[in-house]
Formats: sequence, structure tokens, C-alpha cells
Amino acid sequence: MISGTNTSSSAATSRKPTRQQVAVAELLERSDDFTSAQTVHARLRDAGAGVGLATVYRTLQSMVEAGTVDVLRTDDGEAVYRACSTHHHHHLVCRACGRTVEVEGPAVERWADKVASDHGFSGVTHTLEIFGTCADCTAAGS
Amino acid sequence: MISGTNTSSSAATSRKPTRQQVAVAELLERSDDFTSAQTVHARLRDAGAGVGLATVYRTLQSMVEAGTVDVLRTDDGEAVYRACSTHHHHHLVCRACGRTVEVEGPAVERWADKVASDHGFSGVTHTLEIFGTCADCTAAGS
DNA sequence: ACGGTTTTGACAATCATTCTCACTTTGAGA
DNA sequence: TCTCAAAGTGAGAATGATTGTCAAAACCGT
Repeated sequence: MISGTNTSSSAATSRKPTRQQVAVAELLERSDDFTSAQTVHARLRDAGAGVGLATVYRTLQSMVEAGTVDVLRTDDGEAVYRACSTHHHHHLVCRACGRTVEVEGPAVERWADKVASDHGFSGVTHTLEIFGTCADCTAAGS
Repeated sequence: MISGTNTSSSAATSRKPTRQQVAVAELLERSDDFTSAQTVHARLRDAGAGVGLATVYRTLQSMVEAGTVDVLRTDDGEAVYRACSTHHHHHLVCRACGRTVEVEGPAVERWADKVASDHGFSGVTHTLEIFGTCADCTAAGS
């Protein structure tokens, strides 16, 4: 219940990345905000170079495992992905336009680890996302 | 994209709570860890007092809106609920047994608000969950 | 008891995600 | 270059949580 550890495998492990994997990776590089698998699939199809939906999911999963993209869940449970710098960080996401800012908080990391170990927990990880409305969207009214 | 604000309605607003609503609420009170809607439904059925699945979902939703229960998503996107104290807090969840500890971190709250406003964001909210393996489960090996 | 409103619940409909499996691509060796 | 096996792909089926539908049931004030 409530996983957190994964053990599987597949693509992006070694070998030469396929055309499809490159397409997905590049599309994510070009996007500034979190994108759902469905959207990635649609965009690629519209862009001509179609990639199977199953492949999009598989590729996205292995990229997450490889740590090259971050994943988080929208409030309605859909998974959204985004290419990220590799070091540990968190996200500040605009509720209205989806714009994302990466933020760091060493103090928070330490706090989380401390709280967990104080309670006897080990192998600690955490998720932290901050939501709000960015200046532009506030200005643009709504 | 990526919601955060909700506007709907239904049950638990005023009126006298129905038998079904009470059943769901009590079951959650009795559970120590996060429970999925499906599980709540199954437990109630097994306990004799069956409650329709749709009703379980509806009740759970209004309880979330009313702030009497917390909701979060497991890694596979399933929503899980838990009766909680009303003040703002976060969760420390055992990956293995699902045991949950409520924790507070005023400093984190302040940090989140500051980071957000530094970037011009308003109407800030945040989610923070800490996962780990509790002492018992570590001892029990696995 | 009566008409109106709210809630319920069985079941159908959605929709993201995963599974299946036949087909294609790739890489290493002959 | 030819051949074979492993890896990857993709169309469509299958899954499973969640939501929508709508007639029947419970409730309320009169």
C-alpha cells in the first residue's frame, strides 16, 4: 500500500535510443510545463512523427526511473511529466497556466529527514509541491 | 491544468447526516491509515451495512471539501482518505504497512509561502508527504 | 398523508493506464 | 552481407478507479 520503491526495467537502459524515445525526450525538453502522457502522444501525432500510445507510456516510465524526468499527479489523478535538472528539487506550479519554477530548500530536506528519523523511519523520501497563481495570471484576472 | 480549487457541493453541508454518511465517517475514524474509496466500500459491505459505491465516493468528496478528511494519491494514482485533525499538517507514511503519523512544520509553511511570493505567486497552497519505512517494518525485515 | 427536495444505489459510461502479442528493428556474429 | 535472437513498437483489448444517470427511497415541512 502506497508504494515508493520500484523495481522493473526496460528502455533507456543502455543501447541506442530509438526514434520514438528521442521524439518523446525532445518534446519534453521543449515544453516548459508538466505534460500528461496523453498530451505527449497527441502532440507527437500532430507533429507528424506518430508514436504509439503504449510506447509513450513505456518511454515516460523508463525516463522517470532513469531520473531524467519528474512526475507528479494532478488533483484528478492524471500523471504529468517534465524534463528536469537532475539534482533534488521541488516545484512551484501555477494553478492557472501551469508554468513551473524549480525551487530548492535544503532546510526542508533536513527537516523531513529529521522528523522521519525521530519517528524511527528509515529510507526516507518525500514529495513537496507548491501551488499558487503566478503574477501574470493574477494580472490577467480570470 | 493542475487544479487545486474546487467548486461543487452535495451532502454533509447541513442537514442531518444519513446512515450511509455516518457509516463512512465512522469507518474512517476507526482506521489509522489512509484507505481507498474501494476499500471503504468493501469494508462496509462486509460489515453488513452496505453502502453504494457511488455514495461512498460522493460522501468522501464532500468530507474532503468540508475538511474533515485528508486525501492524497498513491503512486499508482489511487485516491486514499483519512480522518484528520483539522489544523494544517503533513503526513509521514510507512511504505510497508501504511501506518501514518501526522507531523507539523511551521518553518516549512513559512518557507513555502516565502518562496512562492518571491516568485510573484499568490493564493499559495502546498502538499508535502514524507515516505519511509517504520521501525517495526524495518525490524520485521522484508 | 402529500408534494417537493435530497440522497441513494444499481448500472452504464469515461478515461487514463496497462496488457497482449504479432510484427519490425537492431546488433552481433558467421 | 545473411541470419538469428533479443529488444522495441503499436493497435487494440483489458483493467480498474472514478463519475454520470436516473428511477426509486428517505426525509421535511405542512
